[in-house]
Amino acid sequence: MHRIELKSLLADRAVGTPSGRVVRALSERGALSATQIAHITGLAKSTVSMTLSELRKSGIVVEGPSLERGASVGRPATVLTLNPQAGTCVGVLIGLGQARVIVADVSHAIIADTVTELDPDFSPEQAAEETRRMIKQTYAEHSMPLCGLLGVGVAVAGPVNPIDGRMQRASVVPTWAGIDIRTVFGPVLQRPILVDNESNCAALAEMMWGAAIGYEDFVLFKIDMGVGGAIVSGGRVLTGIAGSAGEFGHMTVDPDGPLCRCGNRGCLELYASFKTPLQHASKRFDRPMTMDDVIVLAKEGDVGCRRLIEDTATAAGRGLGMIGTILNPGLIVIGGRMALAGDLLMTPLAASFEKHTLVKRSDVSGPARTELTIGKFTENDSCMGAVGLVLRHHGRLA
Amino acid sequence: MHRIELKSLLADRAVGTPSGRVVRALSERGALSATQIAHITGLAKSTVSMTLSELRKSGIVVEGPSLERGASVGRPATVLTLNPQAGTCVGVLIGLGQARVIVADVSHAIIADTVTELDPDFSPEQAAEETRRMIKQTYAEHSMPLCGLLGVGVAVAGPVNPIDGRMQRASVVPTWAGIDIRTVFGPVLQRPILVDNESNCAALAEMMWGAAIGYEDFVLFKIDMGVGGAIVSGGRVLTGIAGSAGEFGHMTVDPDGPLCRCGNRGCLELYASFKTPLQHASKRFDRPMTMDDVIVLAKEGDVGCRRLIEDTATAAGRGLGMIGTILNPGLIVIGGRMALAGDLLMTPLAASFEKHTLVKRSDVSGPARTELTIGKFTENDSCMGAVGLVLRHHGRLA
DNA sequence: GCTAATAAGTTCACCCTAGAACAAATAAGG
DNA sequence: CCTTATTTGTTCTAGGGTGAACTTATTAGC
Repeated sequence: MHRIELKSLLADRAVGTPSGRVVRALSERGALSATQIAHITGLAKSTVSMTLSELRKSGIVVEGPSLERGASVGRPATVLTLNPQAGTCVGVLIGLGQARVIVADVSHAIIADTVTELDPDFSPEQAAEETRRMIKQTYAEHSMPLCGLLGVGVAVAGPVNPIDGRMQRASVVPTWAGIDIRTVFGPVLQRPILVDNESNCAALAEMMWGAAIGYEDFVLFKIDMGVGGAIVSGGRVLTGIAGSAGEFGHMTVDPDGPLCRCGNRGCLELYASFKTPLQHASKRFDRPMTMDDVIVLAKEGDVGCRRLIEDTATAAGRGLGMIGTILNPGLIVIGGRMALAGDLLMTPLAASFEKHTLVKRSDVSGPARTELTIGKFTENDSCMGAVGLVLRHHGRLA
Repeated sequence: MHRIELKSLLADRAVGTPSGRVVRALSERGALSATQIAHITGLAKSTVSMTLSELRKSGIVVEGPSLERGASVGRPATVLTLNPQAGTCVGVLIGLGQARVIVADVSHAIIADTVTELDPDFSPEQAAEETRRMIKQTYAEHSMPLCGLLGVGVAVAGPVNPIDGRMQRASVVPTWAGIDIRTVFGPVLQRPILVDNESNCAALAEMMWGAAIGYEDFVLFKIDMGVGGAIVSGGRVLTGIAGSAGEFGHMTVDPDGPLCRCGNRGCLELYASFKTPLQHASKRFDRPMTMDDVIVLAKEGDVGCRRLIEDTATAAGRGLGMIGTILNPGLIVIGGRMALAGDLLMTPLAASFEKHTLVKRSDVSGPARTELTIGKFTENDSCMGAVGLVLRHHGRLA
């Protein structure tokens, strides 16, 4: 029997076949037992068994590290993953003046994580070229074959249409507006390119490996130097018709408020991000302060810094309250570096959310309540999510 | 061969079988050709052909009225529907001081539409009893067998959890809070009960028969004496963890604004509903005015009435702008009786939406734009949607 | 009015999936 | 230490869905 190629099993035409479905499930989830695969794919366990024995014979599926004993009776499950040598994926984050590249294999093992500084106003072509360089170097350093690279996921700051890869206005670098990421990166990287918004990628990371595992419906709310987020419905990250779904930072809070970089007035981002508080802190301490500085000082008991965090939380909670009213999600994950403040942020945030949202905690019983939790990822969420784009959406790969 | 029962094909256990999938598709869509069924169910057309010939033999599926010639080449499709005599469904709207009952058969033909006034503060038990009476009477008048009734869909004003049927606070009649609709109506009607919010039902109606046919993702925004709405994502009406998703009327517009009946301050409903304008109009004309009166006068050129509509539209547009920013839907359907104002409403509404939303029309090309349109249903939308609940969700029927 | 093009619907043999029965591997309990 | 309960994973056959080829029904064009 001639060798089965992983790529062909990830192609669109194999969507319906058992092999395709099993491989897809493993690619999306990482490590699974045969029973779990049967449950997820909806195939009978007999079919899964036969399919797996073939996939194991051809080396596409391997036995993974046996999971910690789950304290349950019955025969322990053998954990399976895709063969790490069968393929690799790259996640790229194109952010404010920096590019980040994470390399992982199809068994969900992270192989490398690199960050490079870029010119403040770099062009898309520069970004693509730099990405190519970083990928090439990383693969060389780990003596991995570049031909194993299945696809590249790109997370960009600002709205982007994942279908056509086109950037919207209001992106990090205004000159990127209208640029088609796929057209720019595709020819340079010579691989299928999957693009999505930074926050949407972060949500994907939380869903695949973070605080939202097992949730089909949740909201990610990101508080950092800006405010953003993502909406996950039915296990699907909502992109919106133009790719701008989840842009919580640009909800109008005060139509007569100050101008925002997006062109509207009084956006939530102007009140609930940590940009303005940082300016106040820098003035007060007479030196440039970072978000981490303020959080550390607040945890040490500095009342001024505590108040800055509280005020931000209160403003964010108002926006979050509206999101709760509109979407009534089962889970809200707080992301962004602001989440590092922990309870200092979450306590006033939860209070403000409760005040402004429609259904109060006391109105409903436990399972119908909206949970608020801190995300697992705060720093590399978007880039991990970009990896997830490839692992989840390779159906769209050529 | 013994007769196949429609009910058993609609049961959960038949979800996977071809017969079940074909019947389900027909029940959801009404009339379809064999090719369309194959496309929707994902089955091979050969399978559909064989399944249909069996279903036709057993009388569950019948040839429907041949659709108007579609001006396309090729053999014309034979249109199929479920046998109207195989089953009927009832949609009930429990609204402000009135109950409405619509009876339809499984071929999507409407058989009857009845409205009854109720006491302003009727109890759930009264509503259930009245519903039973109306259903019984209607079936008698049309000499239809009550045993053919497959299920009853109930649309209620105010948040309700469709899973457990429990009403939330902030419902029409405050005393209904915490009531389990399914438990109250179930024993009285002796049929499977499906419950959802009024607005969610309206969205279902627009999706199945109205302005949102073919859309998997859209938003319904309802402007009437209150403001409400629904979010449809991936063909699924979002209910939220507690059933309050889509409650656009209670987004906080001004945290220091007047108290709302929901207990919060400055809700959108206080500015964007037609309740306050109606009070102004009544004072101005010194007689009780209805929404229709104001719309008629506005269309005749009365500048005061025009302004009332414009101001409402402007306020609504601000809320809608936020919805556009957060969800970036491909389509927004404007429902509620306010939509009867037509362009008098839509022009300022679209302008206000455009002003407050993130992605402007000029930012993106046609297919990525958010369309704004008036709903097909304005009056009986919710009750029709309640019928749709039964036609779509009978998988959940016992 | 004939042919070509297009699309809908049907037939049938073959492969493949599902279900049941069985085998294997562990925890709990006396 | 053996039995029971529980869960995982494999084997095998029957039945059923699929795809290819074919038939039927219509429009468009010459």
